[in-house]
Amino acid sequence: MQRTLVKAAHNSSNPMDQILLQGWVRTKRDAKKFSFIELNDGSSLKGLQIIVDASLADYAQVARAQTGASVEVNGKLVASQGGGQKWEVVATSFQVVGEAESDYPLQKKGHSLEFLREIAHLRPRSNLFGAVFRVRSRLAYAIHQFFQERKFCYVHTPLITASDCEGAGEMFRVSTLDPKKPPLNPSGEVDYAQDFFEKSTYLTVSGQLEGEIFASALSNIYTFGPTFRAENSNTSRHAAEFWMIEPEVAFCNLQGNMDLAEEFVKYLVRDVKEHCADDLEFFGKFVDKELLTNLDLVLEKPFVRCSYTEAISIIEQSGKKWEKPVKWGDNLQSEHERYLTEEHFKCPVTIHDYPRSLKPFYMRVNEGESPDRETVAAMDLLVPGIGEIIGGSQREERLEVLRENMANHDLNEKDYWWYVDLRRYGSVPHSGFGLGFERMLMFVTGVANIRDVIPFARTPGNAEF
RNA sequence: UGCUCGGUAGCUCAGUGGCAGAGCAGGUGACUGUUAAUCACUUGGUCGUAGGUUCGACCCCUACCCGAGCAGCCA
Repeated sequence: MQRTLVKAAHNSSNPMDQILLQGWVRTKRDAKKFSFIELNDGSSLKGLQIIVDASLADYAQVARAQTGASVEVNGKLVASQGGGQKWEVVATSFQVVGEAESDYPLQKKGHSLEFLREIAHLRPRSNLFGAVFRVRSRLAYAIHQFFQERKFCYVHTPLITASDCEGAGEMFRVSTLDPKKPPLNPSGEVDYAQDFFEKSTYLTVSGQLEGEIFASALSNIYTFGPTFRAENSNTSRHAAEFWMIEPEVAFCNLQGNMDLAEEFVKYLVRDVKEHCADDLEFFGKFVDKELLTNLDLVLEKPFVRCSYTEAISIIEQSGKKWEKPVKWGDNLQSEHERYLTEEHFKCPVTIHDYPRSLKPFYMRVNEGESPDRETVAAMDLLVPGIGEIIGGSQREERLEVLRENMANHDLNEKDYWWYVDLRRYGSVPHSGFGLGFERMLMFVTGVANIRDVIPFARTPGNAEF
């Protein structure tokens, strides 16, 4: 007898004489002559109601089938006599596979997200987290589908890297040296020449530089993998380990880059809406009442595009009182980004052409601007509720300008010799961006904390599971 | 890392300078085609930790630990 998933049972168009279900008990309601058991196997938000009649030989098993227990049920799929569901299962046999002890922490009532984080080994069995991780899986699939449909090549960039990718914050060191007595060089510092890779190595903060190499050969590529930042960030939208999607496109300028980003985000929203409708409806009910309306809005309207310079004057003319006032040349603060996307435009906004001094060495310097207001072809996509979800740019393809940038940023050309080489051999204009996978997932689910869209979140002081 | 708020039963929370509380979960029983079922009874506590003030501290003070929100950094 083959197992039927709860989702398939719900979708059945006919009653079934025989059905085998396996899963976990969500709740049990005992009557005198029978018991109702709600069984969930993670295949869908909705559980399936099982009726176990007291006359059944296995009825004694029901007493052991407490919330959280795993069970195996054979029975008939029949039209439900009660309201609330189309189908239910009348058991012909009922076995408890694994009992749940009475201190099973997941109850029928609501739990705080903070508490559920502490029981990350059990929270996937809750409605909310089951839904989150089903959507996470679909979103990952949709990402590959989007790029594969467009003939982008999936590139696996290294997780261990020697390049201290500029501007991306603190890195986790990768070393096999004995931390108690590491070898020292003559000047008394740790001698990483004796380390595993014979140089300092770190977990990657971005696959972009390697992505550019492959775009300079295969034209359209994307990466999709884990990324690590050792920043001591304690916010609802930062994690030490997260997944990032980084497309890189040869013969593409900033306009094309912004077009791709917008098409991409809309594609993902549309795909999840289509394939995770039940889960999204749940988020709309219990997480964010506006979610479905907001997602529709994303699909309907073109994203606003606004230059950094325009953004600054909008903020200046807003008449609002800012904690930190901005002038041209300053970084936009969270409060400003929130104002732009949530209040002023009320939709996703792409801010482009930022001051050169604010951005990393690899971004392309715009031509024909006054020397005190130089900009680079950078873009950030901001969405309501989360802020920056995409950061990208056209890359500097001109050898001399790149060298000048590196000098301005105190970078040693020798450390990036292969990156510079790309500008010496068949250099092309090219562009790319990074999309934070978890931030996108927060956006489509309405879940407000990044720790709640990662199965086992790594944040400062937290790596329990 | 800075600022702010919080930590009381398995969970969600109330509480007052003077006997430690409720709902849910667990247990027992009743009842009912139930839907977070219902009703009665019932088990369950180092009040984050360590000091201090006080006749007396869950409550007031100090330090520390942990969590959350916001900010910075970014995706």
